[in-house]
Amino acid sequence: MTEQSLDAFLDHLHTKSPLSQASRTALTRLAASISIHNLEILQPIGKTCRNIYFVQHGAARIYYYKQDKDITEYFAFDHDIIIRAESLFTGMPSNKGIQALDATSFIALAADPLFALFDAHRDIERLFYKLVEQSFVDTIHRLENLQFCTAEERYRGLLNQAPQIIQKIPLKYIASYLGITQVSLSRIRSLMV
Amino acid sequence: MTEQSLDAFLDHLHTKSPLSQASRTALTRLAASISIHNLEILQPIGKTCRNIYFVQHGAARIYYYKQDKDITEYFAFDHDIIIRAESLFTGMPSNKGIQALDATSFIALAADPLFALFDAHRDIERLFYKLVEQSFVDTIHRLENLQFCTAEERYRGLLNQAPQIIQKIPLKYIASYLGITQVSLSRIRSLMV
DNA sequence: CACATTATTTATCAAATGTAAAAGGATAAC
DNA sequence: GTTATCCTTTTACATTTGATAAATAATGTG
Repeated sequence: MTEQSLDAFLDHLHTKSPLSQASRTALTRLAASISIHNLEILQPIGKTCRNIYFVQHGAARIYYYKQDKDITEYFAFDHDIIIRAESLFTGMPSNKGIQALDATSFIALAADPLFALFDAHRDIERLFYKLVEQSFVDTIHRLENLQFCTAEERYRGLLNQAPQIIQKIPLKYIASYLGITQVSLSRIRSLMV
Repeated sequence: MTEQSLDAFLDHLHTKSPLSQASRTALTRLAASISIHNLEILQPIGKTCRNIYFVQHGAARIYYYKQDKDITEYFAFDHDIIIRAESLFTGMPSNKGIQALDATSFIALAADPLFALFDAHRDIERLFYKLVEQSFVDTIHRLENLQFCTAEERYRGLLNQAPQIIQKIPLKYIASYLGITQVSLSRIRSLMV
């Protein structure tokens, strides 16, 4: 990873919650960069989540299988965080995996060394929980969305919120993210203006 | 509030994340007890969420209106936390309210004084984020549930997870929590063994 | 207890979505 | 360029769910 791209990443984090120079240095020591190809698996299903990832450039998804059906739970684009929180916070193996949906570079922070910094670097702890808060709020909004919006409303909402999604992401992944089949999504698209 | 019930509450919190005696004392000074009747509103729709509540004894729900339809987003029973996180963490007014579904006593912690304790009482900050983590994980599980389980599966899941719910909570609230109409829930129940 | 109110169930029909299979399109591999 | 593979759309039909209204049951109030 170039110094420069890591600096840009830390600048981005700094906008979420302020980081001291010492904390930046500590995070620099921890951060690793990983680049993988389109469709390659960053984390396989079944492993306990012990990393916090950020998409540096590209696209990725969290996915799992329900009765042989491939379901996308989350999309991440440039700068987005990727954590399988239900595994990271419980220590249980995750039934979810992480897959690139494009040639993608990630920044990885190993969870245990990161958590070990919390005692000495309170700003890092606060940054981390600021990111968790944001993910939590996003998840609540998705829940409301699934609870009482129609499939078409959900699709329109997604287009609105992440217009780039339609350019790069195969529809089959989008359909399961919206909680519908691809046939149904295709139908909705054909009926939309 | 009796000393005893507050102590029991703090003991409960302590099992989530350890609290020093000094932190228990600080929380004791903050904690208020509120008792309201069945169906009474604890927090109205439209106010920004500046409190963290716990159900001491009883039942409550978070609800909102979507196109005049009353939707239950969350149920809380004894010991459960109630926060409208999307308001608490963003400072935006909440479009959700909190209502008792039984004669219910709550413990209330005002958010700002609570957050002000974080600097001096790191264990309180960590406890709070432990509770947030748990709520986040619960929300992720509900999301998975809504994303690709049938209405009947969701109903069975809820019965399994919170059997007491069926005793005290009117079906109309349960239906919207599951993302279906009461008619549909009634139909599902009649077809179940 | 009788009444009014609210909650739940049932019935009917319409709309939305799922399933399966086939037909086109696009893309990648050779 | 041709073939093979994967992705998307379309079609037909079955199932689920929603909307509305009416009937029944349960609850609260005087």
